[in-house]
Amino acid sequence: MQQVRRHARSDVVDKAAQLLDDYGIADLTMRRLARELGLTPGALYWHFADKQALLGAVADRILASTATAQDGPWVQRVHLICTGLRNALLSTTDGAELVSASFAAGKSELMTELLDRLTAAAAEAGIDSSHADLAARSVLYYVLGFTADEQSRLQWDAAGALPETQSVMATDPNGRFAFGLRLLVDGMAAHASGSGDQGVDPGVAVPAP
Amino acid sequence: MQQVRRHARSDVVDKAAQLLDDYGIADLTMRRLARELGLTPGALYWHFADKQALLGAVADRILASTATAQDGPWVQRVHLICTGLRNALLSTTDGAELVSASFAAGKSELMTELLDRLTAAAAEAGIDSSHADLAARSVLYYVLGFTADEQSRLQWDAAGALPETQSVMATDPNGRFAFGLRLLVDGMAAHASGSGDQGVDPGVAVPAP
DNA sequence: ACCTGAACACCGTTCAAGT
DNA sequence: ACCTGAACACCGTTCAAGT
Repeated sequence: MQQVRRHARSDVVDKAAQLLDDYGIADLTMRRLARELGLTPGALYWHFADKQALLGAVADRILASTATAQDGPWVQRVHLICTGLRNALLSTTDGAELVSASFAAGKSELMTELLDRLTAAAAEAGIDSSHADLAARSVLYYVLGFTADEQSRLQWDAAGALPETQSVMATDPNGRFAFGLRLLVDGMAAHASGSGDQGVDPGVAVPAP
Repeated sequence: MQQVRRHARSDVVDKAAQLLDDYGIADLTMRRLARELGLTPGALYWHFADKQALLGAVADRILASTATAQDGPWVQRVHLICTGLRNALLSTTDGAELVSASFAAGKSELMTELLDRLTAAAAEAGIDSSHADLAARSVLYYVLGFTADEQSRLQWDAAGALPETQSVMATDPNGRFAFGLRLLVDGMAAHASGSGDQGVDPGVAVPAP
């Protein structure tokens, strides 16, 4: 029995994602989205509670393509998750900014999943469970911060300025991204406590103030 | 010769900072700010090119209180800069969000200064100059991400919810902040290449908070 | 189940003209 | 030097009512 289904939730997200990629986050407004769908603005509020919820759904669409490998050594898993995340963010206009905002607002389920997988990796690295979540968050702060920066520069000089690139990100962004990530990963390895990883700073314990 | 001076630039920034602290970033609008100053909205555009410029000035006001110590070992300087930054961000409503946005937009001079000082510290740690800037940025991404998160949780349960705190940040935020920071600092120490600083000793005096 | 119409309460920015 | 008046081109959200 085929229903009439004038618009499904997924149609709305599709169009929103297209709008984002074509015109950027500043032009992804509820009114414009409604217009583009041939709807009245109020109609969107039947599909989504508010704009944040819509943006969260768009964020999860952007992240849907990220890989899901669960095996292998923790260092490799962290690198896979992070490069996959970065690629997803770079794949659409203002992707990093949108996902950052949705993550900060707690509106992206897939970011929460990524956080869980990174937390598991941190635990496997030997970081005790009270701190593994924090290590995972630090990694996400880095990836989101780095990529938002990178993307804004990319989009800025794609739109005209900076002919002879001497910008900080200009040369070898992949290498730079990997370097910063290695900073975190090495820190995590250094702080591993349980798993026979001695020789590294006996004073790992956080001094309670 | 006292001029008439109906409003100086600094008066506008003062009132904007007050509005931010009293009502949050969402209510810091050009129109509301003008109304509160007894001005017409257009008047603000004599003082500032646009809203971003005004927000940048507010960001720099928030950061004005941060310490400026330039001596001591690099690990200590990094800790001092970062805890000073975090305290400044926490000192006013939505401080982390506002400063993050201004930093991302390149509109905060004082954040650029902080970046330079962290870059110098990274260089002193033995990281070669092509990567020192990136290490410094990573530290800032962490501090901004951590503190924005912390602050939104603080403000959320200050405003009602989460009576029995089992939130991730609930227990010992200072310790958690220091732990994440140490992750980066240890990573930096591990990556030091040039300066005869082998075998690195991550236990170099992280002063208790 | 999905949407319209219409309203409410706002935004940032520009710019000729005034004092 | 600093500001007004007035306009331009928008926002997000709600909700009774319609099909």
